[in-house]
Amino acid sequence: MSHQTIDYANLMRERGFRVTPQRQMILDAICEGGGHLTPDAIYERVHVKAPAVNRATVYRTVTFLNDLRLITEMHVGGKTYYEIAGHDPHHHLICRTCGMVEQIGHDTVDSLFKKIEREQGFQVETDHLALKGLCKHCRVEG
Amino acid sequence: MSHQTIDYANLMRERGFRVTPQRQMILDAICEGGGHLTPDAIYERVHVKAPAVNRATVYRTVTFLNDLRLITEMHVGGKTYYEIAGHDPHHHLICRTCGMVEQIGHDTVDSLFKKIEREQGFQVETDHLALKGLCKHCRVEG
DNA sequence: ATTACTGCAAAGGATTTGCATGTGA
DNA sequence: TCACATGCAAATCCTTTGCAGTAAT
Repeated sequence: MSHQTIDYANLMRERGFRVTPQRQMILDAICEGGGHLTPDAIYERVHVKAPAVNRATVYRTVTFLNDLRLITEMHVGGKTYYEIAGHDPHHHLICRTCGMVEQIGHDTVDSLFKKIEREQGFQVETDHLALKGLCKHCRVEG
Repeated sequence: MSHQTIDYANLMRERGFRVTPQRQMILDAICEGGGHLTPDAIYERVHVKAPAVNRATVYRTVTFLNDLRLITEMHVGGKTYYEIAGHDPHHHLICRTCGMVEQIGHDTVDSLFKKIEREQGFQVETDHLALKGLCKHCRVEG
């Protein structure tokens, strides 16, 4: 029942959709999950608090929330993840050793997109980049 | 029976693996496919010439060839693709309207990776980027 | 009172695996 | 010959769907 959740609730109702406990719990789970969560991870989180909630509902809800742009779908390494939308657009650096996920702002990446547009005439629409590599720590220790 | 195939064959044998017609056909299919192919697309190509080849063999073989670094596995939009490795490292621009795939050299992207390394201390190892958007043509016509 | 949403169970698609057979070295 | 590779079919994993019941508005 955070402020955010209430905003989301109004947003749903305004558009003619219903606010259900399941949708709230799934949204909360994605919020609390912090980074990016798979449908299965979302299900597990919700399942702890409400064992009755079905996997199918999780899948239907993430699609629903993604359509409403309340969450963002992303694909990394062939898997699907979701995270809360509305933050500043950003991208992820994922360390292959420790698994840590860093965020970088869109502005860091944007100059590349602009260059591609300038040089190739191709308008990049990718809204999320996930780059794998070695983080500061693991470079030294590895 | 291209020169490349012969090289690949020797490379496999040197490492103690066997060169089978299936492996040659699958490698040929990926070569001829040009860009990036899904396991299913590879299967279809092989199936035309050799209907007996099984899907399981395609899956086992792409894993095998990827382990040997003869082909490269990549993930775009949650799907898995393979392409011949060994070319200059490059990246893909994929048009969401016409599906066209453009290649861009690694140098275009490298300055971004260097900037991330400089600013975040994160050493990017991602060897393949796939950026979706609108190509020159579709921007005008759309 | 509607009718959107959910749970359930079954279907679907993609990929993996166990096992007997076949085949390259 | 003999271990490795393949074909086949079944299993597994992830996701979607039809339908009847439930609940938000």
